[in-house]
Amino acid sequence: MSYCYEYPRPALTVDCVIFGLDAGSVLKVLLIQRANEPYLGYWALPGGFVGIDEDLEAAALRELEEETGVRDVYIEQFHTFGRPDRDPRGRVVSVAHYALVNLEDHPVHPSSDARCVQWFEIDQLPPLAFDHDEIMVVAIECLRQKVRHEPVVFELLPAVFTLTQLQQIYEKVMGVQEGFNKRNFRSRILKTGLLKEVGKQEGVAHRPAKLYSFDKVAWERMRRKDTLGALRKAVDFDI
Amino acid sequence: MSYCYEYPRPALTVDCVIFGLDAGSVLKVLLIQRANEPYLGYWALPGGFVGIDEDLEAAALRELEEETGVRDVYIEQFHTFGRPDRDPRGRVVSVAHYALVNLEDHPVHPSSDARCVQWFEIDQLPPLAFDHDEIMVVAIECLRQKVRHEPVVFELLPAVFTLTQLQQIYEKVMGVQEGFNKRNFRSRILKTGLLKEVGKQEGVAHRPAKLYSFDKVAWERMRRKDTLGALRKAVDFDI
DNA sequence: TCAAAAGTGTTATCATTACACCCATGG
DNA sequence: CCATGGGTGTAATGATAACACTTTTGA
Repeated sequence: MSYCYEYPRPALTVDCVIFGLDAGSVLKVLLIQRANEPYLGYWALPGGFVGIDEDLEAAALRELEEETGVRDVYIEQFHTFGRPDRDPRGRVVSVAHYALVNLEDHPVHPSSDARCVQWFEIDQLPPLAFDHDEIMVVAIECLRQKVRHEPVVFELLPAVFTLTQLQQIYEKVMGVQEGFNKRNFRSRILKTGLLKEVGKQEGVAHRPAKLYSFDKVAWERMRRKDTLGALRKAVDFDI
Repeated sequence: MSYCYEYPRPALTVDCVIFGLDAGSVLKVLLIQRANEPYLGYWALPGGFVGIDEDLEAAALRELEEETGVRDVYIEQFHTFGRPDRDPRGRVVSVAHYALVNLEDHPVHPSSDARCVQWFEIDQLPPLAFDHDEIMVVAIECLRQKVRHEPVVFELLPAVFTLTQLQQIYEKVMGVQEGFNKRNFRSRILKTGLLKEVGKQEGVAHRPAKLYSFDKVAWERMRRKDTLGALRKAVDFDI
């Protein structure tokens, strides 16, 4: 069976940059190892072709699950990469997405289709296939941008977390080296009104931290009330 | 001649949301009137198919010039629209761009290929073809976002402008109704160090305004010095 | 009683807001 | 001399930054 058109058409794919936070608060990215030419053996972003009647986001979620077993995650399109020479096999345009997952709730099925799947720290990446290094750079930039304006970091955390964990993610994602000031971070983040206190740690060999969860309802209320403007003042996540 | 593939492929297009500022500081968008079905007679964003070896941005610029005569402008991809039913003729995925032009330097050739081309105020748009209303909404949102972090409004202005003009654009683009406070706006914008004083108005029937131009060099220095962080403090265009 | 991480209050500085009047020009 | 839009200074308030010590727990 073949499909014919009057003019040539680029192939259309989706790629996913999956950010995950592991137990030690290390920010990682999920890559798969290529089992075919070109770039055989190289690590690459999970991704693949968009079905002819498939929404772009649906395609990204499908590929994600097929190739890594990760499902039911926050995902967002961030840029479309279309340099004519980005794939040696021919013209391929890729709509890139990033996904945010927390490693505890979303275990990887290491090789749903027999490929290696592995988490890499974002500052210790191997060389990537195609233009995936470039995609990665843009993804990190876009994520940083996003994090400053919307409370998406919570997608990386377990449902319940400590302020120290939260601060560490912000530091990781923003890529700052000499962390934020602990007290200032805390007062700011609490002032947003988006955190609910939900208990205390138990069984730790030091003073137990308070546990918090993200208050989705408060966030929805906030963004509804004030689509543009006053919201910014209250909560622009300029940490 | 026809081009055949093993799997069906969506068609790939680019669409352009062209923002322009006219003499009276009114923010407008350039639309063309469709001369074919579907949506015959409706207004639509200029756009068209991506050549098989053509970069996405190049395609956007080419379509822009072919359909409206506008050339040599600031352009930027902002989102890719791919709902399976967005075009009744079949699957068409469109990489949307916005362009910023100033109407004085970029006159429109009203119908480079015999179609009507017209500027519309952004809050008085006619019903648009396809999902172009949705694209428009997203474009405005993205532009707002952009304007807050980078000095792109200058692309809308003539090379030399007054602070009043500058303030008006910010107000238009941000969509605020009771404008910014004049004094506060001025001190902030001057504090960024991105404006050069280049003269005074002449021949106006009131106190002549100082004229400014955007200091590209200073901006480049700034963004180079400090890719992340301190820049934000100095110049986050949170007006 | 020690080690480990959590937690907290206050002050100095800076940025933001809010306010109303005078200035320069052409007609 | 008037109409028009351009320009400015200052005080009150709120946000941010910088600072080091005490608390709670398990081992």
